[in-house]
Amino acid sequence: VTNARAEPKLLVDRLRARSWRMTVQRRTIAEVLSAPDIHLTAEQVFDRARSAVPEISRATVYNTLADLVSMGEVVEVQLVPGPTRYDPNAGTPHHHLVCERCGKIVDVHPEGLAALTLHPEDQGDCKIESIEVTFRGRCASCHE
Amino acid sequence: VTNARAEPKLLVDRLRARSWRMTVQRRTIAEVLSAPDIHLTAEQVFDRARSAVPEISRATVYNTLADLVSMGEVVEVQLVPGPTRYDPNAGTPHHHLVCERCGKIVDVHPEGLAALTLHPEDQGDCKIESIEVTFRGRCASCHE
DNA sequence: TTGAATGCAAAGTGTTTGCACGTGC
DNA sequence: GCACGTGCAAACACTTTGCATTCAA
Repeated sequence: VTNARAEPKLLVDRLRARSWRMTVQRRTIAEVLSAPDIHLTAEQVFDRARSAVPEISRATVYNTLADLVSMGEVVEVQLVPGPTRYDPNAGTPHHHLVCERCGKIVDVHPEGLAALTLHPEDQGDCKIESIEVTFRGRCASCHE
Repeated sequence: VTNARAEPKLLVDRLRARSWRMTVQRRTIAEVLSAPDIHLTAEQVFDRARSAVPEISRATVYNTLADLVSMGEVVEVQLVPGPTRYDPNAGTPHHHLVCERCGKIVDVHPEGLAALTLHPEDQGDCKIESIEVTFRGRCASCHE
């Protein structure tokens, strides 16, 4: 059987579907961001894109990442000290597990989210739109 | 009746108890950080400290904040774009509620944390040490 | 007295911007 | 063709660092 609902396509295809003006640079960046479960810094995106398109500039990387973020195709995450990381897995809601020693970040899908609530006095008149959970610990390779 | 257990004292007192070398600058910064439910940037700490001690320098503020963080008396948070914020409420475990429009951050104590777990396949061989929850929404003053 | 904290200024990261040139649609 | 994306370099925002001076213990 085939899926009744359309699967989220590749990032590049989603961008074309939005009739987002496509250039070699933008396509390359989108391809870099199509690897699974990555959380790259702008500099890492730049390096990877540059190995395919040597004349690409940092400015274009930053501009493009900002565009993707404001389109909601990519999410900025600040889970580790250092530069902002870009999470392209925006179509699939997920949370993160971070190794406190090596800084590795992996996507996770926790259980029990529905039971997470705020006390009314904490919530005040605030309307909650999203909840973000970060698990921190030591990954397998970082146990002493 | 008095508390059987010693209450967490003021930050300044906790620092003295550690026999941390006290100076006018450090005491002033600790006092700035003693206000409840604050999440100041380094610059804001600098400004407030400077109104009491005009000759204090940014370097001292950054040095002192880094010291407090490595002592575990203050926690760095990155919940909003912009500079790092410093949360002095390190003695009392808590989570955060962030207004997506105005950026206001308040401390909260959610229910249902115990039920939050990772699927074994997500967790792998990682030992979880802490969980951090961020609620995002619009505060009362930011409803359109 | 003495090792540690401070202030200053310079340097280091990470990110944004202005503008002339190039290019997808 | 023209609006918009790009590259470059300069500017900007935030933070760290080296060193001479000052100070808490």
